[in-house]
Amino acid sequence: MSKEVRRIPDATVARLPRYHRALLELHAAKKSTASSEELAELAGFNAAKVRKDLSYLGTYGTRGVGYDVDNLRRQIGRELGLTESWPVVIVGIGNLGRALATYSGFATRGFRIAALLDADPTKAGEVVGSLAVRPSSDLAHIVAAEDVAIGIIATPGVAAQDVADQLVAVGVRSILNFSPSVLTVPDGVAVRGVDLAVELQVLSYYQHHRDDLVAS
Amino acid sequence: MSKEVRRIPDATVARLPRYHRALLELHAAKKSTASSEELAELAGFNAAKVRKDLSYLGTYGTRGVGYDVDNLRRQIGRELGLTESWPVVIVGIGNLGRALATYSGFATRGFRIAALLDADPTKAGEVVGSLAVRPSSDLAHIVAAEDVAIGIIATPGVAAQDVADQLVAVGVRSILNFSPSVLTVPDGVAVRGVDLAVELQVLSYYQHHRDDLVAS
DNA sequence: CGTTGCTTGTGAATTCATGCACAAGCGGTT
DNA sequence: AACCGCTTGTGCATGAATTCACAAGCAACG
Repeated sequence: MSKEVRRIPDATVARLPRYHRALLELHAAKKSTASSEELAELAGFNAAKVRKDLSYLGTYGTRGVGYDVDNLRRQIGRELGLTESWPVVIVGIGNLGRALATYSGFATRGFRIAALLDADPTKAGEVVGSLAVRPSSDLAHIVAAEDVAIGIIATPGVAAQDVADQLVAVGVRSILNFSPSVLTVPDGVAVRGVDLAVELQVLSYYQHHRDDLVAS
Repeated sequence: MSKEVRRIPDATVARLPRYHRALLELHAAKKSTASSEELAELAGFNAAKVRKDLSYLGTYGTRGVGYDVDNLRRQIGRELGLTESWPVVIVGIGNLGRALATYSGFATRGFRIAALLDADPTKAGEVVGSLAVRPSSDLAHIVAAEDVAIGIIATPGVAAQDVADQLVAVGVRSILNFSPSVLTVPDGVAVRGVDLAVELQVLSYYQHHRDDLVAS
């Protein structure tokens, strides 16, 4: 039955995108090979970790030489499922939604904005970036027509669970949640959350305890 | 010498803000006590983890009853250093910087935007939210005058390291980096990065491998 | 005042992640 | 064809985080 599933640790999965990006930089710099040391420097980890992480993907390095930049990038891209542009919808076109809609990093790194949606009907028709905002009622139609698999929630916290329910209902199975709310979703739906204030509060902790830590 | 430093694990520190927020919700809902079970539900973890995490702070629960909502929130706030509003500067007032500048979550959760800065002099004077954008050359003055400890970088990747160097030079020791670049900073400076595309790519991985995982 | 029901706090076991250290192996050079 | 310098891939040890499971302890009630 189970045919040799290569299981990649979560911690490694979370680092693969950074390697992918580092390899894009190396490609742009016309470097054809890179050592684990160089990759570590660019991605912000250490060389041992880089090698262990990459070893989960297979054997793509050459001893004495390093990794082939283009090939490794392709392999990581394949593993991440970035072989074609995933269509994503952004729900909630406030200040943050607008910023996400015009963020060029999505386009260059494997994603295509399929639609912008907002519950407020007065926003419908407004053009953000190169897309017009559409009413939430269009969600089902858009997801079906464009085979959207990923939804981004950029609404205020109170609306987030509603939006998540709608996304799940129309078949979206991966959600990136920028609201501070914790979402409840059925099994089989993946959620990642980015809470801007949480990140600042963690920094605040280390700032606040800097002196304790030094005197360990 | 070392006077009994309570060392809180990094993983726990990263969760404290979520407990803090959950307790804000409970407070708003006029609940005076909460069990680890309820907190787990609201924060999105499990009860055992909640209890272990909170135990690092001290003994603030009551067996048979739960935790006092207001007191626990105060304790976590104190631990996170949120007793007063930290002033932060935002550098890079593009779409993302604008969104951050107007994000109400910062104000309500312990932070105060002290200034908005942009390297582009034509942006100076433009009003975003309730603040006027100022030129980067004002950075040193602002940081000194307002005792700014935290900087947010919302520039494109190519400018990020420059900005980080400037922030460090004027004494900022905690940086939240929204650019996709990896920053190099001296010891003693804390950096956290949020790369929007990275989060999407991680989702892409799990979406792509959903079927493998089920057949484990 | 003893008993009952509930919930915390925490040792101990387990799982997961990191880092070290070195044999294995490739390419270039003599 | 043997050697040399360099870098990978990985077994092993260490460390961190999670989860389990239960004694300890509080409050309410009869």
